[in-house]
Amino acid sequence: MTNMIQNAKDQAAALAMAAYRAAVADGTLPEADVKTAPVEIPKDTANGDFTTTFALAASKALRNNPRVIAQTLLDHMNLEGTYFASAEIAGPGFLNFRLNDTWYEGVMAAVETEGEQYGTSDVLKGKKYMVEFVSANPTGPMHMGNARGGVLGDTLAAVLEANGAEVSREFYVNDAGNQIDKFAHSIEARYLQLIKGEENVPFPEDGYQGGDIRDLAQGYYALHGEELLNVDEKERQEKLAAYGLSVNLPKMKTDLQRYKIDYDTWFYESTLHESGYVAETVQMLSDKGWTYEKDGAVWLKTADIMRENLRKAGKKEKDIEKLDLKDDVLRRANGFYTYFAADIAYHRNKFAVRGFDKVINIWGADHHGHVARLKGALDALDLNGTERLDIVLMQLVKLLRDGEVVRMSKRTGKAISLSDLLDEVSVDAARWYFNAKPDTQMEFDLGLAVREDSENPIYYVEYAHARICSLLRAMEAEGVTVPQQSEVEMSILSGEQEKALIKELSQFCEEIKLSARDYDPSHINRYLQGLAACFHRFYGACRIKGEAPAVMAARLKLADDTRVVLRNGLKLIGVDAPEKM
RNA sequence: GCGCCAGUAGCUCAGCUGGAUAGAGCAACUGCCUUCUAAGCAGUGGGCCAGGGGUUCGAGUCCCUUCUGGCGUGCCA
Repeated sequence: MTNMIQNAKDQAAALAMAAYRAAVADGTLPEADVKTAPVEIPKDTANGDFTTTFALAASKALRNNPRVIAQTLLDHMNLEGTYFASAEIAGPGFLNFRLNDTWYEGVMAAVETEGEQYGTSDVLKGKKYMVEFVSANPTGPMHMGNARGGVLGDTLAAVLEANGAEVSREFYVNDAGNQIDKFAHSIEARYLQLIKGEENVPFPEDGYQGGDIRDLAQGYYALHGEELLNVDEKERQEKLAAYGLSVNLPKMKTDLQRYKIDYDTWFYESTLHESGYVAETVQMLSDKGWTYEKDGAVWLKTADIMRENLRKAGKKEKDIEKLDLKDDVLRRANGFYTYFAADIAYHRNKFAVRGFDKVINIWGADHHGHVARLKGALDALDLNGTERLDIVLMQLVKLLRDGEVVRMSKRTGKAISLSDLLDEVSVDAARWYFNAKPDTQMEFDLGLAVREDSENPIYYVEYAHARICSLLRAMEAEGVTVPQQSEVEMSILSGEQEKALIKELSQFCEEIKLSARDYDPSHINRYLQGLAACFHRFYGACRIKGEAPAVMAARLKLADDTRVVLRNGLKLIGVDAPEKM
């Protein structure tokens, strides 16, 4: 909960503002409308630990040279009792602050007292979030895109939790609609082929070709024989589809569990249809005047809704016209509801029935055409989808093996499934790699992920953790244990690498916040690499074993703090923190 | 055609609300293990931030435009 970076920023801003106020009071600077002092962290520590651009930003309003303003602020500033040892003017008018030991001690004390909680915040406290992810069709094995979405969704949920939100992980089971029909027809054909011979039963043109469908038919046949041969076609298809789902769904669950992914809820699309909730939702839209009938189908006035939203967002009329907005069918002429209608009902359920404040869906980028329409439909239901529903679009994964593309089409039957991947690559490696920025296309190289060398960043991070654990064991063998922070003499930790490491520890809090803000948990990966690098540098520069007791104690404490933060970070992204390597 | 996303070192990518000389890893090259894990460290080289305009004290970042790549634009899901 303690965020020393934020504390220092706040304090630097307060100091600058107080100085400005003082300068106004004694007439050195004119009164102007300046409310806050922006504080940043310079890239180069030669420019201080924190800096304010107040003088640059306010130079126009104060009608003064930035350097003069900065000097005036400095003259009116008192650093006593603050986190800062000094402040100085640099460049065009930056005011650079340098941290003192009080601040560094604050960071280490926070790690000690907060332990496993270190790095978390409560900025989202009291908020109910849902993250819906993977939601793969239960008609066949999951592919690489599902693996990426699974890791991303799970880690995003963890990151939101780390910011204090109450988070529910959900899998939407598409156990209704066309693809289930196709699934049923496909199994049926394979089943009948088993009995009558392959050449005597045609396979549906658009059926699922994969071997898994044959396995399902075989499985059913093994259990129930020819029982379904002479029953009504509809009953046969229903039973076979139900059987197929009863095999596939548990398999999906266990496959996802291999990735350390556990859901709070598996939500079945069929329940929305059976309870009449889909029909009710469409009726609500009709009652509000958002639908019309044409060619025997019920249509949603998507174009009108979206036009309205775009106008509100300030889009120009002529640009809206160019979009060629179209309406969508909710209920087909044959009486069946479309996937879109069910999806609207599903999301209405998320907000209106289950009361989530915020819902995040992880979708493949190929669904992006659906985003604005769904949000718009929820707006039409007065559920404010534009604000409360966030959709993270994830680019597809290109699977490579030693530089060559591995195809993963579901139809060819040669797909590499999500569980196949784990036979080649460790869970930790998969979780590490798939936890990447969602909107970039990703190449996943099977050759690289299994390499146990420096080309593989996961080992670099894990190695840092194992190295610290090993150090702690070695010290313990000599009877030296990690001291309390109160026993540490901060003045000892004054080396470049030691200070850099402590600052890096403080950065963890920021990264957790950024991950949640951007819906991009890969901030954590990059952070951990940086932290590991800081530790390795520290380790190379500062000996622990054999030093004077006070030095040994201080550095050992710092190493142990690093261990805690590495472990917290790895835990957040679902990767093990090994104690030995 | 229209829309969404992307284009930064040889490769994979960072770059937070515009800030100081654009960073990291890998790859290449040079050093460092009789002392806590060399799966490591230190160092060197490598860039018209896709191109062109604009906004301003200041642009990789904001606006316009062109080019390139991916995806979308179903009574599919």
